[in-house]
Amino acid sequence: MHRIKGIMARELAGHLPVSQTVLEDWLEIPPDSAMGDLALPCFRLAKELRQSPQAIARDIVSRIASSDLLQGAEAIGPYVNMRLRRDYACSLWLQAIEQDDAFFSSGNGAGQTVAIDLSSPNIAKPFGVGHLRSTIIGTAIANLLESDGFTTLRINHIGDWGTQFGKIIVAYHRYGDPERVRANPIQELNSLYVRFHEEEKTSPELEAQGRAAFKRLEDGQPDETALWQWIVDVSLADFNRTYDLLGTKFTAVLGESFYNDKMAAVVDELSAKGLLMLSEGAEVVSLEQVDLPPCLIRKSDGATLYATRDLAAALYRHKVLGADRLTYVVGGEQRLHFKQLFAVLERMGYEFATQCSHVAFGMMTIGGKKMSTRKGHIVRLQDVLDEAISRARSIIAQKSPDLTNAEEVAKAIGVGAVIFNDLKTNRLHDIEFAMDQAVAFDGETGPYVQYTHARACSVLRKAGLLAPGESNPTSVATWSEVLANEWTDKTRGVASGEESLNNKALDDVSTSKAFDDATLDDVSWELAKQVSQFSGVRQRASAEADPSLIAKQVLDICQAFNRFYHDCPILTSEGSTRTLRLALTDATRLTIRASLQLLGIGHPAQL
RNA sequence: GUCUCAGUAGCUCAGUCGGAUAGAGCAACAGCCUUCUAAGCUGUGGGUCGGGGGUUCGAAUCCCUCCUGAGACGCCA
Repeated sequence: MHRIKGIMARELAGHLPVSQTVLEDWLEIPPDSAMGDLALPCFRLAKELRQSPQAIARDIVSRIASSDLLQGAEAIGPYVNMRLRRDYACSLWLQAIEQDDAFFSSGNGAGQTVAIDLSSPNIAKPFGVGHLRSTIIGTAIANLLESDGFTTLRINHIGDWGTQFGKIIVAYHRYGDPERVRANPIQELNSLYVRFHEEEKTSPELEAQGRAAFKRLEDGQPDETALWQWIVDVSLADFNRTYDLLGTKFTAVLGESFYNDKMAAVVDELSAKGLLMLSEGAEVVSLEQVDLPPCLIRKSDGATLYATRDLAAALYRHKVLGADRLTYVVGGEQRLHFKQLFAVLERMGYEFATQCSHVAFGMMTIGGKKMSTRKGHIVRLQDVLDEAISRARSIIAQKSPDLTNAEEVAKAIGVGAVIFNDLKTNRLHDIEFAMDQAVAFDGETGPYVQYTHARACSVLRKAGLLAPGESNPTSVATWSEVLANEWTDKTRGVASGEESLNNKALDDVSTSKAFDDATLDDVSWELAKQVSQFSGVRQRASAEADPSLIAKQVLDICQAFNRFYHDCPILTSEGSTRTLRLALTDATRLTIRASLQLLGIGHPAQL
């Protein structure tokens, strides 16, 4: 309902003792489109007007009966149900889409920089489907923020430091085979780690050995450092293959080890600000005043902890990288940690602490259990992607044997299926991983959306508006001009500015034969309305850091388009009907395209 | 034990800043390809919105309580 809601609210505000903004908030879309396009429930007006909601509704209907915006309004009980002038709304929307008149983007975040912490896998461990969530949710949120004008810093905070590296080093020395590790680094290193943990149960002295090895690494002993560096390198090389496939891009890849030399300064600063206190031999920052447990800064043996490291990282992002806001896309199990982290920043006197947020998400489980790298109880993302791509490949071979870039498309579809499956459900609850569901192509899936996009491209291609293999980022024809020519210039004048709304111009439009209900039949109109919702949904998705809103909206758009495609012949229709249907097809294509881009999914022009 | 999050159709989930008859997809069954891509479209069946109280014109939505599941709760990250 791009802009229309606001215009209608302004008109209603002229008749009621309520502001335009409030009315815009009250206006809703009726549950059944047979009831109308917009509805105003009148319950909340009853008190102030001292009338029954039903009477108020009847009164409002009589006042707006002659509205330029409406073809009709009726009171059904306490609701005012309004039927929009389809020609007016549709022209407005098509023009907005063509000119990106705040339809696909905004400037809300202009001049601001936000750092997004995403993905953050652990070195020497497999990149599981659990890490997928952070990577793709984080990417989608970054895309959304960019569409709002923010500058984004996408930061991959790699887990490359900690006592477990001592264990891996010991394990490598005990049973590692350099050749085998080189051939298959992650899997081999992880199985060494798993084996170490099993042996640790019967040989407790191993733990001390691990700690000692990590101490040598911290002290910069050349042997341990070289081995660690090698492990980091081979792991990153492996992760990068997955990132390439997913299309994930980072502004910076900064491991935990990057902050080793920045820890002392943090401790000093805390100390200088008088925030550190001794407790049970450790140094902590008390957070009693905000009702949180204390934040551990330094262990009793003097070593720092991950909270210290995260503080160093937060300050680095703010001071050095220039981030005004920090967003952490990390699993919900770390809620408390981030609350503490932000609270400490606040106590340190940093105003940007209020601009920090933790975007939490549920765990990915298998058989109802948490995935565990230690037990080797994990699904490798690479395996899931491979499976999805291979299924896509065989469907393409069967349905589109002539496709020239079949392999490229298979990748886009397979990866798109996996990403969309995760993004459409961005709730906090845990996700039970099921291969068949993750790589499904039917129903509410990524491939369904991609298929619909390709269908729209195909129509436009056959109309001579798109070149083979292409899906242009902008309108492929200047629809508003075409429409204006066919629907008289007055339509255009009205559509381009709500200020120019007046009865005369609209009367002229309504007498124009080029545009009537037969042209904008129910199915076409339903599609137009769904497409028009995109701008509002995009805004909300960005503000709430919730990509699933985009996924759900694009599914509704696809469903409306596929019905339209089925019921309304496009290429074989004539005159203004054909023009309008092509315009709707192009608007749909652009909106699906933008949605897929925001979600970080490919949009092939042909499947 | 304390705190946080979740509980909606057989399955996976929307709807949760209170609004009209609680919606999709999958699975099942029945239809639709001489016509723009059938990865599609149409239809049928399927519900104590975890239980119980309360708040009001109105509750899946807000409050209280109980049940169930998951997670967090100081020297791991």
